[in-house]
Amino acid sequence: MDSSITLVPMDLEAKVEVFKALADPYRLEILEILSPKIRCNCHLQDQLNIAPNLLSYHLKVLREAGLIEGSKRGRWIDYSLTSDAAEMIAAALPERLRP
Amino acid sequence: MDSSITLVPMDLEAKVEVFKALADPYRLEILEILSPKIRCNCHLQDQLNIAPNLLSYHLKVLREAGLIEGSKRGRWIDYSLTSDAAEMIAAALPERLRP
DNA sequence: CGAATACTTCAAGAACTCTTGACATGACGG
DNA sequence: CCGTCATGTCAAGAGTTCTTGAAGTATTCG
Repeated sequence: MDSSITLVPMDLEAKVEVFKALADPYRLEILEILSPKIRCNCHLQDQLNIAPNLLSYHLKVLREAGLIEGSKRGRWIDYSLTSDAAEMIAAALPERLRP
Repeated sequence: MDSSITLVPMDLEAKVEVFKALADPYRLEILEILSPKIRCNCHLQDQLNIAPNLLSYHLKVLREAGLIEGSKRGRWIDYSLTSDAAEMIAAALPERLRP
């Protein structure tokens, strides 16, 4: 019933890490692809048309920033946005810039 | 009367530019200082304790990303967030990540 | 005017990030 | 098992971005 969200405070370096993760065209596309749906790594690769090791690198940056998580399914890994990705971004933004 | 906002579409490179601008500790601090108030360049300099030419460089990055604007007042420049900074950030974020 | 102040620009180097190719791991299927 | 497929790691180089110091432009003040 309370629509205002209490944001967990983040330190400056953690905020910067979130925006660095967002500041790359491949990574932004990955997040856009994952935005509506969980997708396996292989699907991302088809969509982005990128070397597998490069995709792996960008997924790692997003994982380390806490924005996505992977879950293993046999030979594949399904990636999805983390449940608190949106909240982290909100917490990283200066107050007046939170949409 | 309509609380939902219609976001202006941005191309990928423009989105990346916004996040690159946010992805630096000095620039994030500048935005936090400007978040409640318009402040002159000199005030930012006292708060950040940074070389004047370096501050100038970071302000330029933020200006070019469209997040802040400066208005000259004699020898000083007052900086403030642009009126559409928050909207630009929202438009740059993948749908499910908009806070 | 000339000095001082507020800020910007430039060029060079340091530091970081991205991309590549080569190799490693681990799961499944034959 | 052995090969293959999906993915990951590593090291080196290319490319960007940040930082520094020195010089440049405006504006005010004496």
